[in-house]
Amino acid sequence: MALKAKRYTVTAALPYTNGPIHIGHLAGVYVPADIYVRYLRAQNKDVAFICGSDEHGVAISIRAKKEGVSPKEIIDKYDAMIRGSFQRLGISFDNYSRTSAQIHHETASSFFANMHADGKFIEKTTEQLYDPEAKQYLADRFVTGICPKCDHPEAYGDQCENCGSSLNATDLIQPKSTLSGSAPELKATKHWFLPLDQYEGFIREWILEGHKNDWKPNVYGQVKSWVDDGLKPRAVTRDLDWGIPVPVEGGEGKVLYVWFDAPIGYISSTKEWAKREGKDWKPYWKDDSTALVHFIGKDNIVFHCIIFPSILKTSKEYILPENVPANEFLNLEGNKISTSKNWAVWLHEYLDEFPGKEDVLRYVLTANAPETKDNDFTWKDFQTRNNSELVAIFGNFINRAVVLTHKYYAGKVPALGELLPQDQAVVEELKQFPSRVGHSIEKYRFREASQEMINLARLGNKYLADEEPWKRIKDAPERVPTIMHIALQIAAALSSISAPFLPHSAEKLRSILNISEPLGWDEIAQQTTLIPANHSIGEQRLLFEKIEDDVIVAQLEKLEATKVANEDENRTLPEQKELISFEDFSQLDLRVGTILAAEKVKKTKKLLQLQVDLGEEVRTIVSGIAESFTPEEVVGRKVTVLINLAPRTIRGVESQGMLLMTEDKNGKTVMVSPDKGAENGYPIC
RNA sequence: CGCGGAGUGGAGCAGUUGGUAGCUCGUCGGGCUCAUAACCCGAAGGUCGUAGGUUCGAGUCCUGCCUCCGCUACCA
Repeated sequence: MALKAKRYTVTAALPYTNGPIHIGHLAGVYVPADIYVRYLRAQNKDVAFICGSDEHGVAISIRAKKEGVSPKEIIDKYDAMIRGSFQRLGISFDNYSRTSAQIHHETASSFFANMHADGKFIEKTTEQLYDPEAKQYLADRFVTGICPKCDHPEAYGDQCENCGSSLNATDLIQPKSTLSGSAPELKATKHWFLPLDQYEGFIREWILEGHKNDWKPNVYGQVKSWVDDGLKPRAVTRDLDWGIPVPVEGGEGKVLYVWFDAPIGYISSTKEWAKREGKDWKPYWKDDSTALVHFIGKDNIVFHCIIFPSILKTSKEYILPENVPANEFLNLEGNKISTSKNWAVWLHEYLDEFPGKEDVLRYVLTANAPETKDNDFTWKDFQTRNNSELVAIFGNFINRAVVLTHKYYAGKVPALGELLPQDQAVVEELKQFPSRVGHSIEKYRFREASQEMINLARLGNKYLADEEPWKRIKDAPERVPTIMHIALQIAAALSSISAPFLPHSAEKLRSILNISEPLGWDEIAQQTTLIPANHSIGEQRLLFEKIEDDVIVAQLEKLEATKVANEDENRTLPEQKELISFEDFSQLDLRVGTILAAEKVKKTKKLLQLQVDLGEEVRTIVSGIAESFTPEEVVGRKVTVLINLAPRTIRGVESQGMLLMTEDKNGKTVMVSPDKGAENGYPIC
């Protein structure tokens, strides 16, 4: 096999501790990384499998403020949850650290200090908006104000949604902080920038020229688009109080930007591991004979392929990743997985609800992994893959072999006799599996690899079906020992070949076969006999269980229920607004109207362009109801129209009024319609 | 509208550098009965979104168009 490196440093993206782990994380990063690492270990490679919690960043400090607790409480809660569920699933990290650990603070600090000392940063002082009440600098999104271009009153700091122009927060007229509502002041603040533009040539040469063929197209394509756009200096520090303090003069009150410190967490975690194991961490990061592999999701490509390598490159000592096999995203039942919408299968819940089925989840996520494009996880597919692949093909083959061995030979492996051509063919094919599966794994094609593994069980089933030992025992009993011997060798091979994918089941299988130490893949590729004649196998047990429909239905109902519950929760009725006078009210000119015609506004999802009959005139009104109504069903409906609202052009169409609408709890728009008998154009008062 | 991804037999997906279209599930037929009603064999079913182009030859390269999905915007 073509594993050339002397040792491997394999990292899995650091999970962000503001929520639990869900199947999307697993399918994209942790399961493939674990398969890869377990495979390497099975080849007796020197591997460090490194991960940890990412515990800095503005999202955590905002969340802590909202919940009225300290950031530490947030990160402690999720760190414990995440590391516990990884362990139960069998993700075999050599070390799982956290970026709040002291060793990480030291490592990241010294990285920064060294780069600073070597002049790798540029310093820039800029004027930034500062919220004196909240006592913090405001990111662009946290500022609103009047757009200098179109006078829209609620433009964001980075962009005006009305005229579409992109803005600087400092351009806004009468800016307002969305945190406290107070008027922000301009304050000078100094930051350090990594001049990525200086590394453009390096990235171009290293990835665009050097890894054109061996990196995944999605990774290569994204890097290319970044580089082609031109890399720009990027701030490595922020004005925040949660994070690693900037360790140089002038850094008071500032922390390292989370994307700077997080990847360094891989190094800190490696150090932590080496210290505990009495090893030297340096070769794992600084020796050319080490292969560094980052497993990440597609959202992380730019950090792992451009920014972190540029940081590593500044020191000249560190090695660069050999590959960054980023996966796409996994959807759930057709919808995007969302933590905030609770649209997810949470790992800790799965583990509680499906005890002993850790491998089933691992398998399904591998067999349907989003390797080349976004994929969909459905419970139906979960059931099918379990029942027709794990149970019917893999588990059933093992069961057949074991039951027959107990029946005919009292649980002892019979001796191999003379090999007929068909036996020889199966034996030869069996020997190819280690390299077939290994080759796929080395190419990061885990889906393909998992199918090859199942094909090995298929080979076993076919062999039994072809040779029919249950018939031969009657008409040619001398054949049966050989047949069963070979079938058992296939079972034994499966106990090793399946181990990276299904570690718990592989162990169970070894115990069924009474194999104490895992078989080496080389052995499987070379030897005909893996468990010798007269070896006593263990008791027959089922490797996998069928999953019945009611279990799947329950999961679907649960998903639906949490979704609905969430919607309800998010739909608390707003409080009553301030009292207004009758004069205020009478300024609104509300009229009865009838929709005469409707068509979708091109290239929009939500907008309908309506012609509304208001008695003496017909007006064009653009309304955001296309997701709830088709143009056809809306024609002829009576509606309530606010006609003296200042006209506004939306998507190139001038809208001369507004329809009154409400929403039901599912977010579906409902019309507020006049009763029968109401006449077009008549005022509503 | 901008960016990204995708359109391959009923469903879900492979198709790596262009060379007669594959896999899993499902369906139908058959075999087998050791096995968790599981296993094995066979068949039906695709003009590879569409229109052009390059080529001896394109699912695979180029151009236009259509549709879908995600992010983003629009919701007066």
